[in-house]
Amino acid sequence: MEVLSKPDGASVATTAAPDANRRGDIIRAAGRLFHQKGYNGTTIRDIADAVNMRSGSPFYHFKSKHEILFTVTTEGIEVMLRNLEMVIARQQPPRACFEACVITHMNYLLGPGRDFAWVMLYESRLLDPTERAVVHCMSARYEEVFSAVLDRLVASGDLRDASAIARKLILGAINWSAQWYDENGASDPQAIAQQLCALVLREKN
Amino acid sequence: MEVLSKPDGASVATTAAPDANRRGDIIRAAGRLFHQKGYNGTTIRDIADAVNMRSGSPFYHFKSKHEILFTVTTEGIEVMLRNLEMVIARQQPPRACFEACVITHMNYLLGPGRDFAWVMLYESRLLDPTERAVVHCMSARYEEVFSAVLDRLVASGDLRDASAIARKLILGAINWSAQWYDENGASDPQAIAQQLCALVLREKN
DNA sequence: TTGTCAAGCAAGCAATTGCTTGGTAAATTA
DNA sequence: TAATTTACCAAGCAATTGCTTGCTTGACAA
Repeated sequence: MEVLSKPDGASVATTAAPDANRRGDIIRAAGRLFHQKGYNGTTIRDIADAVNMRSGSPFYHFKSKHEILFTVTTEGIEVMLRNLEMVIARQQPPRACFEACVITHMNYLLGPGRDFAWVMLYESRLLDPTERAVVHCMSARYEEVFSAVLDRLVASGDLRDASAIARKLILGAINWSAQWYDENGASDPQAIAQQLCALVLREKN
Repeated sequence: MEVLSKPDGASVATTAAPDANRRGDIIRAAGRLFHQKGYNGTTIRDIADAVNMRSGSPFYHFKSKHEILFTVTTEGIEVMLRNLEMVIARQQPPRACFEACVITHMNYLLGPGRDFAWVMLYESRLLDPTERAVVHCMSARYEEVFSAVLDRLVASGDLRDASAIARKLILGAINWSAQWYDENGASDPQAIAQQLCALVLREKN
């Protein structure tokens, strides 16, 4: 038996992972790389390198590169939707509810979920139609829930218009922040969220 | 002379272009394809096909694929900046000036400049640092000019806040419209622009 | 001890990629 | 008419791509 033989120095420790979740490592690394260089600009070898694997090994966990993109994308939108629903469950008055929604959205978008959210917003269009339909369905659900929050704002007189276009414009201002936000900059996600509220909401009496 | 000989069916008319500007054809086709499939998802062969060339021919007009991206990008931002300055030269009162700026911006972003603007907004980050610096410089100039428009709005009492963040949020709402605008949909760029004005400006009188 | 399994490696294949080269027909200029 | 230039093609090269295959290793179970 060749148990002790090491044919060459390249054979590294196979049990390098104390934490068992290598699949999670892959989607986190993929998220970061897709964010940095785009889906098509990132190779399987990039991802494998980032988690100290050889280029064929990710295919043990995912059946294709596309499936990695799909997993990263849905991870992003799922967390956002869950967060939103948790905030709404608090049953605050309209204005406070809206502010909390925006803060939560931005905290994830600019914080721990940066990569996932980015990939969802900007790379999911590269999925094939079937997969994209799933993602689209989930973001439609997000918008639907968000829409109800806006409706209550109109009812309470804090917002003039909750039409589909107004909704898209507000969500646009929020989502675009991922483009310019600088985590070393002066303002944090919460401050930006509050600025947005001040921009679109009526002045408090 | 072999004027009339056609050695094989593949030899197509070499002088197929009545309009001489094949370079322009390439950047328009590249813009469209970069918009559809992203920079890295588009091959030189895709671009060449779109303008009825063979895969090596675009390199007669551009020294690299990167240079095509750079050209498409700067085309986008240059036009937008020129448009903005033309609007401002009209010297309208603050509110009318702002509305005109937004309408002009959106008319280009969602109309004839769709592809160029999109590439500028979403693909220019794939340029190398030197080229990206040029693009960044031009968009900074755009924001600077736009900022002056916002300052006048604050002075006239039509806007509460013209801070850097407020500016980014407003421009974000505008630019994000490229993501969801449907040219077959109910509302046109001008209507969307007016909705945005209604959203961020104080009510008249 | 023996067998099974999760996890990953080493090697490489077929296709695709950006780009180069040498040539050529037509238009333009001298 | 002769020389040059413009614009392009045909062919292909070297590198990279996503992915497959057969095998190894350590952990655990019977």
